[in-house]
Amino acid sequence: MIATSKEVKALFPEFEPALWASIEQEGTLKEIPAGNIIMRTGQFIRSTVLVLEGLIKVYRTDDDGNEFFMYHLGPGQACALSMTCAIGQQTSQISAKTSKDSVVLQIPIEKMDEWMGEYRSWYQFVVQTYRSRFDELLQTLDSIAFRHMDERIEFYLKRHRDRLGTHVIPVTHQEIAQELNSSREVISRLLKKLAERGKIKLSRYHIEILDL
Amino acid sequence: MIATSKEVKALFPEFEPALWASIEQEGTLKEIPAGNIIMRTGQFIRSTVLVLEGLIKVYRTDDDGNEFFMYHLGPGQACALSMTCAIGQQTSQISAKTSKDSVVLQIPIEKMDEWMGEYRSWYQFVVQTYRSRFDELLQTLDSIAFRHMDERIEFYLKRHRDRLGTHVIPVTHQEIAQELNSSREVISRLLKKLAERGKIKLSRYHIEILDL
DNA sequence: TATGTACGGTGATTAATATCACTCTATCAC
DNA sequence: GTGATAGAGTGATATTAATCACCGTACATA
Repeated sequence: MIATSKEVKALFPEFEPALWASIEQEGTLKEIPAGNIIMRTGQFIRSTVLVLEGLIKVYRTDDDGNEFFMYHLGPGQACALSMTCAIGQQTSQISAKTSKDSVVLQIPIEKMDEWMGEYRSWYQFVVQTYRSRFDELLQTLDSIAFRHMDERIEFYLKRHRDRLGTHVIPVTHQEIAQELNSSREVISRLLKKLAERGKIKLSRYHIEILDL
Repeated sequence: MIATSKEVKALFPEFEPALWASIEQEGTLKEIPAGNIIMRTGQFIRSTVLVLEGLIKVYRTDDDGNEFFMYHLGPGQACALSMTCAIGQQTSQISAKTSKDSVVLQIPIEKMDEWMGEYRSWYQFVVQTYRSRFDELLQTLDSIAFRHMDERIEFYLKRHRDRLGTHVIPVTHQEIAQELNSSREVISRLLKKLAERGKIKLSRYHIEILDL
């Protein structure tokens, strides 16, 4: 837990020392390999999650199993929805899965409430989390409401670049199609056009961003 | 203020008496006629709003001035975004306007923070507000991500019916088109099909819901 | 009464996206 | 090496939605 302790302090420097201690005491460390579903629509939520390492994809599913991409959670972030389920036993309306091997701290939902009153930095963190998730969701809404598919692909790639911190996005056309609720052929054709315009470089299994 | 006091207690019965008193003391009553913009994208937020009467439309605008409908706020509800702007002077990412003549209570943003620690019922209300706005936004996202325009119109009409508590929705085709980011002609044609299937009845200036 | 205007209907055309059918290729298991 | 499989390319076609052009009607008001 010593390594974790350092990580928590580095990732959440704004927390007060007493809160760091509480987190260490109450949090359960979980290592989750890439590709694992950690939350599913309709499930009851018993804990909230602080991300220490890795990357988590938050998405919405339809009846046909499409995984509509909403946003990512990275180190130093938390799931806003799991924080609002504290009151009453409410179920999740979203799903989440690890995009990379990840390390998270699970915090029992009861602590959420306790800490809200006890630690001002926790309160601020929660409010900030709500706000930034809401904003990201608005970004997603914008792109789908106002933009055509080619622009949506660009937005999708940019988001991934910023999150992954690399210009090479490891993703298949099929995956993009599912996450934007389109079809592989459409995505392939539009990607080709982006490549022709010199914005990206296509390869099997990954896409390199040249100039977006 | 006596009338207001009664209204607050009726609309927010879960608040503790001391909180009612604080609200009466700190809140500013505003009567806002229908059609007024009360929040605009990019504006700084200095107060949060409790709706006492009327109906408020919350929407997102694009560069061309389209007003993409997100959800409604009715009596007993509050704007979630204005509650998260407490920390740091952040600007609104959404717009809101009165759909009906409305009465609201403005609460200075500083009180938000104070009351969070002071009144448990306020804390619960805020969290509940975050959650339900987030859920409504997810509903909106779903309909636009997974549904065709005809289904989106049905969803739009249902929402309005439930909010207005009436089967006659006072709305023009042009308005629906703007709020779903489509065009009047498309909406007119799809409405006609819904009417042919006996689901609605069309009239100038309003739509009657028969069977949705 | 005349007239301007907002609402709404509709045909024709175009654009965007989805679907279908098929091919090619790299990789992996055997 | 052989075959199975997943990823990706592409032409043809269908569907959905957007756009353009125009008309009719109700209503307000000058």
